[in-house]
Amino acid sequence: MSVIRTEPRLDRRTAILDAAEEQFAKHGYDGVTLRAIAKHAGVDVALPNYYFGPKRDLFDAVLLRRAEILNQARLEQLDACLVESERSPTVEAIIRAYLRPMLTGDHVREEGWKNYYALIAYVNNSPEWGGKLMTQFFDPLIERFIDALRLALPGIEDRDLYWAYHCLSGALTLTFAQTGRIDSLSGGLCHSSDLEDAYEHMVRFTAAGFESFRAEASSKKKGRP
Amino acid sequence: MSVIRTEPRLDRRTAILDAAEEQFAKHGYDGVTLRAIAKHAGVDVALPNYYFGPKRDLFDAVLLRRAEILNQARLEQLDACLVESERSPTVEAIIRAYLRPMLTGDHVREEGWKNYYALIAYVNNSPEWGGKLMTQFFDPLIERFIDALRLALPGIEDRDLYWAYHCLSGALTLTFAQTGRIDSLSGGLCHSSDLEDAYEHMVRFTAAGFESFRAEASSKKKGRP
DNA sequence: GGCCAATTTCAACAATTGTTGAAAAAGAAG
DNA sequence: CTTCTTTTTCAACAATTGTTGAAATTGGCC
Repeated sequence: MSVIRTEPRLDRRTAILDAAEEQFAKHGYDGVTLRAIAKHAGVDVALPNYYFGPKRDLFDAVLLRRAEILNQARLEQLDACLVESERSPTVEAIIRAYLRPMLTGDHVREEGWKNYYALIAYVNNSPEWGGKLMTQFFDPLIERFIDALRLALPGIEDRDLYWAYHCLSGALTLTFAQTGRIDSLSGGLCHSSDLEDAYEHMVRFTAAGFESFRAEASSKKKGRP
Repeated sequence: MSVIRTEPRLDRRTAILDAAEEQFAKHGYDGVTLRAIAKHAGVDVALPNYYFGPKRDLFDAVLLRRAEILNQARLEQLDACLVESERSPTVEAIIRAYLRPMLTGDHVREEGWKNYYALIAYVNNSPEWGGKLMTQFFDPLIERFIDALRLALPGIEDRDLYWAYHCLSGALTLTFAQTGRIDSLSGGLCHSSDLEDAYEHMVRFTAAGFESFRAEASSKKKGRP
């Protein structure tokens, strides 16, 4: 009987990362104590420090762990989308490439990914770290998507493009925060937890939003008719 | 010489609320100490507790103070929009009624309002309080806007409508978080602090998003062509 | 077994947390 | 002035924070 023996070192490490991920996502950076993390991970209080150094470094480690995986998955989707369309992708296809990795495979099944996305939502909206950390971990990839969108919307002005992405990012962020607000607002008609439903609606909504900035002769100014 | 003599009691109260508003907005609930608030307000550590009770009650007091003012302003805009259009408003007009109060008058000039909106952004994306607090403070008014949007988009399905509002809320939230991320992402082309610019882009983007859910014969299902 | 390094535990640290009760000061009213 | 209430200060509280260094344990290798 060949028991799979994962090294205890890695077990503890990932247990700490998992616990930290969950706690940070739920209560924010300052709302979490190392003792709470240690307790959830089933380890001693001093162990997080032994592996990751000070609290802040643990936070970064949590953020970094899945960022690379997510970026990789997104990049593959984008490349596939570009190849498939012979470099003439539709806006909708690009948005789907951007969002789909978050709703397929392990990302939907594993609790860890759910926590991670909630954490990203927290970071993205944090005035303290939003600018810095999101830029650091995700913006290089975002540039690729911006380029693709520019391809799909020839003649669009860059300022419009960036603001449109900003709107997409905001909608996505709020979705993954999973606050349950839409549940009560809609009287139980919609559910924060139904990511599939959220996905389809976000795609449609934001695709139309991007399209609205297509370069056209008129309607560039803001005045109402 | 008639010096305006505001009652010191109110001065201290509002000084505490202002300081708390700023600190909570910048660092979140747990990232702020009562001592930091007291110091910024220029009062003793014990005074916040004297006026507002425990820390959590102070937080609620901060949230409540401007919520009523904002809701009132939004309601006026919505009513004016409905009257002006003889109950056939456009989607864009409704969205403008929803967003405009945040960009006119004191709301743009006063630092306090800026902090308040950043705080709302924090709350709206908080898994801990997002559902509860936003519902409590804002959802009664949101229902009015939902009704107006239903009027402007006859035949739209309610589920689509709520998800569309969700997207709008997310974009708005990220805008007011003012993280500076779009500044670096766009290479200085756009600025988080340029709320006028953000406003016009959000209106256009989200109006198109809502319109995309207009009841139509086809394209109800999600499959790609 | 013994040896060495990596890992884990334990206890304690200084600093900081929210909160409180009593004392002090300020204001109002007579 | 005196008297009473409201407001403000002060000092202290128990609890909790992140972090650390030394001791204890474990694991691999000879």
